[in-house]
Amino acid sequence: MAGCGWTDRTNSASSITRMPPSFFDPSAGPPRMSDVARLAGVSKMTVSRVLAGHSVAETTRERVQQAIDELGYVADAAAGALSSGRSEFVAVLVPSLASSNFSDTVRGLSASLEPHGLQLLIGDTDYHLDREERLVRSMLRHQPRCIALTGSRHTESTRTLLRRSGVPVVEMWDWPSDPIDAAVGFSNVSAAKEMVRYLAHKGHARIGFIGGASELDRRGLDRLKGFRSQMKALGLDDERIVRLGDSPITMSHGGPAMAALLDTWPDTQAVMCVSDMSAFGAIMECHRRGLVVPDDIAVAGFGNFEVAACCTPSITTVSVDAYGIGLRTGATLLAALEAREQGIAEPSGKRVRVAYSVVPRESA
Amino acid sequence: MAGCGWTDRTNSASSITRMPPSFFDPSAGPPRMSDVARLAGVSKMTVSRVLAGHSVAETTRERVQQAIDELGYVADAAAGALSSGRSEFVAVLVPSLASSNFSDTVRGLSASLEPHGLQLLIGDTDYHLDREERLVRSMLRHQPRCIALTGSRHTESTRTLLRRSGVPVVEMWDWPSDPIDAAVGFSNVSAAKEMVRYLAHKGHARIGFIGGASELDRRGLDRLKGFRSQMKALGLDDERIVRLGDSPITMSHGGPAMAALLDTWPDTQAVMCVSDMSAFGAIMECHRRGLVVPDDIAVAGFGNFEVAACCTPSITTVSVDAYGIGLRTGATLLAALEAREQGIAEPSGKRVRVAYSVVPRESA
DNA sequence: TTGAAAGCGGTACCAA
DNA sequence: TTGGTACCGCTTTCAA
Repeated sequence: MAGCGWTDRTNSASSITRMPPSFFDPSAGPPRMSDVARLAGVSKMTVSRVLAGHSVAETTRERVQQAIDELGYVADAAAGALSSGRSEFVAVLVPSLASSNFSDTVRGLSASLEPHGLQLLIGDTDYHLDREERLVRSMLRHQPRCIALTGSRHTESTRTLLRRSGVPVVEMWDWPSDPIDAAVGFSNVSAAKEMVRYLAHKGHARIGFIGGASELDRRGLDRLKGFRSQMKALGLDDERIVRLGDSPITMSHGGPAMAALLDTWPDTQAVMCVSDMSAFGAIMECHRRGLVVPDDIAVAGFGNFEVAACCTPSITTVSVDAYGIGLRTGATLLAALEAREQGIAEPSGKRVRVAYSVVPRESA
Repeated sequence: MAGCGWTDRTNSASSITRMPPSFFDPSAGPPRMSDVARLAGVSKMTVSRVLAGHSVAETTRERVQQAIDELGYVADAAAGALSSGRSEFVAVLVPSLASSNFSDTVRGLSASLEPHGLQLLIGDTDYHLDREERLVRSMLRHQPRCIALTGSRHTESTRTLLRRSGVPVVEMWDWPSDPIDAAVGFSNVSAAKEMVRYLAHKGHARIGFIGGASELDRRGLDRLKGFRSQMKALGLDDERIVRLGDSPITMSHGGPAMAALLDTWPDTQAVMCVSDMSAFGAIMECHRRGLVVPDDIAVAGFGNFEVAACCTPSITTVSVDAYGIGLRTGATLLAALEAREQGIAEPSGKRVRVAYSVVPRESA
């Protein structure tokens, strides 16, 4: 790339006489709107109008467009944002981009926001609230139009930052009783309860749970909470719980966790796992031990990841529309922006419920 | 959030008398550097210096910091970028965020660039070159400091845009003979050849290949190319190739593809799959047919995804350091920026080789 | 339909 | 060590 770019243009660059506009002058940095204007023989404002799609005489528009193409002009978004007082950024924070659940949500957000010219600023919190706080602070510097967060647990500073920013906020993947602003998601507690009822309905009584050991994955903890609560409600409260590995636990933790569970409680009839990933690892461990799933032991997952549908036996799971959470979050943010545009004070506390359902498959 | 933000401040907002600085005036929008300066009793420049970490008297610095904290001041990145002529963005384009390979690369990039205060602008091309072009155009508007792309195939317009932008570019995940600027990756052709040699060395002669049907996944096509070429070199060129499903094919395509392959060439001894995802699906299909892997048929994957290590049988694959590609790309970009800073014309065409290796496991 | 001038919120530069 | 001034490149506003 060396030699093919423009040389630096510092603030002190003198406005020396430029080459004729049709000849590209490599010493002057990338073309600016004024260059386009000069070449087209119009004012900057007319160029700006053409770019914004405002009304301009057709012949003028054509001339300007030609100049833009000839120079390869790309408008500077920072200057536009500064001048107009509005950026085109939307900040998104997810616990992990590696999880297909969250990457699907990001895709959904992107799909709904991109057509409106909005650009995602994606941050990966790695499940740490203090990292989330740092990212929020860093993203606020770019004056995002709105912010989407994952979960409803945040540091007090994060909440303060968000509140002060005055920007619409959506919390995703949870069902907070007291959202910062709006929320799009569902109750992981309730979803887990439903899975317990399903397993009990299938005739299982001695049901175990496999999840992560750390407190970082709040949604995982909520699922455990739902499990405990529903087991108690059904009078099945002898606790067979294995918590192993940093949350969120993945395929590789499922095996050891299942091993630990079977070693401690060999007569377990069914196991509910915090995710399909751990369920898959658990099933593989059963295979290695010569246990047949679901005949010898039933295993259920959560999330309806691709592996759940493809593996043999296919995995009974809770299906969640991760992409849909992204789409709905996008729609919610757009509505908030629209309302703001109109000067309408949209009510805070709006919650959008996303459906989930137990998907019966072979494994349980 | 309604009611907790500041009201809009338009460009025409009059500079009405403000409330005493210690009282926060909600009618004036978020605090600006001048507000901080006034509260601290210094000039804007001093505030700017404190923020940039330049030398300022200790007592002054403390006063300024106090004012910043009191007002909850967050500097506007767009204004800073405009003024200094340098943004803190790095653009990254990957074919898909859903693939753990690419999300790992993004994590690596993030890890190496974030400590330098750089912010990733992530784009998902969905494997389409025209979408890549659109994204490049959109990202260039934010004046990124540098750009990381995936692969070495791009539209002519993309190349022109990049060249004109004058920004350092790194192409990842490939080994182009003529990179736009720099490249970090490896040859998928060579890697596939090595896997063929491994399978042949294991005593297999009738080896099949499973890949996607579309032309979008260039790296997948390169692997097929390597397969063909090495098979021919070994004199094993009866072609058992199944191409099925949109690239990149996933777990769910592996099964049907394996079925098709076995139906057409029942005496196949080994199958090389374009990725671990398809290999996993293929193995599941073998299970369903009562075929034992690897005794009845060997199956190999590519990429060393987590599922390859966890599934039974564990999957023989080609391991690639996806996270490392991100780290090295970050380092390469930083070096390019550094060189530029020093006014050194770094040579174009730098290529950083990332190692890969066949990982023998149970499946082949 | 178009243009001129002002200014968005910072930073570079030079002077004090 | 600090402050004043002139911008960065664009959009807003208002006048022509």
